[in-house]
Amino acid sequence: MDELDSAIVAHLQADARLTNRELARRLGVAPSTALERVRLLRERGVIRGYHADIDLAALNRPVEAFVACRVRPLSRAVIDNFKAALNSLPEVLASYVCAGDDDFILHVAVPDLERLHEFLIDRLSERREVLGFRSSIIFESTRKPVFAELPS
Amino acid sequence: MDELDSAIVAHLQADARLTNRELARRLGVAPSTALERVRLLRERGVIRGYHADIDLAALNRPVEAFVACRVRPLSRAVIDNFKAALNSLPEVLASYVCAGDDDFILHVAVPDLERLHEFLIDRLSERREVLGFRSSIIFESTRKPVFAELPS
DNA sequence: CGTGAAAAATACTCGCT
DNA sequence: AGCGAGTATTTTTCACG
Repeated sequence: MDELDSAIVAHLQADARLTNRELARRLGVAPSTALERVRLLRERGVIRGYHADIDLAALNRPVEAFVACRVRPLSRAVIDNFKAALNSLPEVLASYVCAGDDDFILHVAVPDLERLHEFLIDRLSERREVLGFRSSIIFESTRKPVFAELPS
Repeated sequence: MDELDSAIVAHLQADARLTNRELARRLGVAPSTALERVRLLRERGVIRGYHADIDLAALNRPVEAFVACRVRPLSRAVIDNFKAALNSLPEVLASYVCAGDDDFILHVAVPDLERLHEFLIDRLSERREVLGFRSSIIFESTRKPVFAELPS
């Protein structure tokens, strides 16, 4: 990870569909150089993939929330089972296994509040391992690209 | 948003660098058709952009956490000011303005636990509008593509 | 490692249905 | 809207510094 790699990562994070030619031009290197660097970054797993960023409202899911759950017993089997069950639900965008007040944090997106309530009551509360949960409706969200390494 | 649009969104969410040719092949339409559809989806804001998914550990930031904050007074001015200040910090990946027990939820990534502590003490606690906060260290995270619309 | 140039693949345009 | 053929760009390979 030298400066050239960091610059590539920064550019592709901002726009994953940059042509290799344009990327090379911005970096001030030959297209073949940029191409090879990007190939290596993918191979090393630094670049994990490329994803389109979709407007959730356009997919009829304008309501987002975090749902933090307490789960017991907190065994490997229960965690994996719970995680798999949740990720198969269409309402769930992402799930996080955590240490702290909450064992799981779910990021969900639904068409409306009624559907959120339904999810909490019918999907989450139903599960025996769920001791309790707490929801936070998201009003605004800001995601930032991770431009550079933090100094160590 | 007909089925063709949904399929395009699904494919580009999974791999934003699909060639238009391959996309068209998978959809069973002509390349020019796919190209025009994608153009319209971007124009309508359904596709907001394309981003490379980067391994945070490779950028020297293997430790992730959610930090949920209570902020007072919860006025527009304080919210906007707090939000702007946080988003300018390199540790912060994303920030969410919420309703619920927490007013703000921050997604942070740092090189190690020491740096997390430092962030909490020096950056967050320092601020007068912060009444309190609660951190959850993330052990595992799973992000899912949003494949289809939920039925209304 | 990086380069430049050639070959292969792809994007994009446009007249037509 | 969707299509297909033609043209312009781009990607990708590779022999060389």
